[in-house]
Amino acid sequence: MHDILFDFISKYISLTEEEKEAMLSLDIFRTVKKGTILLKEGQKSQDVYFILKGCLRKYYIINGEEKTTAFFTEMDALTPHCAINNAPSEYFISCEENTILTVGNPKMDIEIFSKSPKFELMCRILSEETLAKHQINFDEFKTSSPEQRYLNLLQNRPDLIQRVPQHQLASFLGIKPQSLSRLRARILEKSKA
Amino acid sequence: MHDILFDFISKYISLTEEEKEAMLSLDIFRTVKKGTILLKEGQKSQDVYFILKGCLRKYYIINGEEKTTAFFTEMDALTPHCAINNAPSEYFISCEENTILTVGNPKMDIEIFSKSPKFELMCRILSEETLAKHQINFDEFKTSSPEQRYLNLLQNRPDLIQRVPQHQLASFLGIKPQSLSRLRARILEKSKA
DNA sequence: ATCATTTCTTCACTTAAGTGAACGATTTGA
DNA sequence: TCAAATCGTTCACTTAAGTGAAGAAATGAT
Repeated sequence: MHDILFDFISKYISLTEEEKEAMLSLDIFRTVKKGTILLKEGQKSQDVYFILKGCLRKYYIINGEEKTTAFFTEMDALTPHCAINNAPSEYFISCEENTILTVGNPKMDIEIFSKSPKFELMCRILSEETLAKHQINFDEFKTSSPEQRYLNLLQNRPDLIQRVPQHQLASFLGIKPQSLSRLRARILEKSKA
Repeated sequence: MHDILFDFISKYISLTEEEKEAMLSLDIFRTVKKGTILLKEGQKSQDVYFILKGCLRKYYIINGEEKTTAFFTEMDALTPHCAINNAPSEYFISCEENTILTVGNPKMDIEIFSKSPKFELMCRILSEETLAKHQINFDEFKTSSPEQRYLNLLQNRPDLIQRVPQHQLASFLGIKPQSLSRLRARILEKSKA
């Protein structure tokens, strides 16, 4: 389990054995059961996550309706907005599968950064990369119709379509479950013809 | 002009006079004429921008059609994707108003970071903040109808509606210019009733 | 194993966005 | 300054998404 994390880190910086030991001593690994709500609307939290195995979901409740805006799976980092601006969260984060993740917080960051400054380099690069990915994602979403978005998802994250319920997927695609049903039927119809 | 930049930086870190001098000696300020295309599809570039005054636009050309996905105005930073992954750009960046900006590149970053490590801290925080803002933005876009998105824009960036042509705005909202016209008429109709 | 709940699909109807065309109004530039 | 291009709006029509309801299928809990 630890190796998954260290393999990931090794893509950015190289750690000495002492540094690895130091990280492990922080006791950052957690297993979380499916159905657990890690963050609630209105709640404050400093926790940031990195997912080793499993799936988290971010959703809003708007007019009593769940609006799913993101799924986080293996090797995804999740820094809730409230951990940055220290304001109550506007959204929920729930655990959709039994999940193994690491939990971090600013205090740990400062401790780690002061011991090994290269972590700050990694965090900067990581967050620049994540930002870039996000922008591409956003652009793709904006420039596509719901049907194209579904087809893109089929290409880029086929696993999601298997592991996540349709109504959450629909919300994630910016449409209603009924529309997703229809759209899938439409695609099937086209592929037949 | 320099003060605008230093005021902005002072929100994150404090600079000595020597550090300010060092920055100015890098000759990073540029003025760019309206209509200039700063980055073309297929082009590689390492340049990153910070806008002091004016407006840049990011757009794709998909099936011969311009798709505007972002506007950048005062105090916005713009790091093109191609500057991060060193691949040809998938989009264009054009200058929509006569604009004053600073230009940076990785070589300068390394030079500055090694002289004053606190810049790395600023960049990390800045990119985390930008990421967080982006996510909120994306979430807002996903969870809204085109009409709500227009009303949100009216609230959050009213200047954009004035300074940018309608058809670019429509594309930015994910719809066609005709639909934006209609939608605006609809809103006007409602506000009368 | 059964019952209750949740999830997915289908249907008929409504609403809104896409499309292609037309028309002034504005802007641009030769 | 005048012609050409661009831009914004409107119209009629098409296509797709939203809505509310109903029922089948899958899931979970006891």
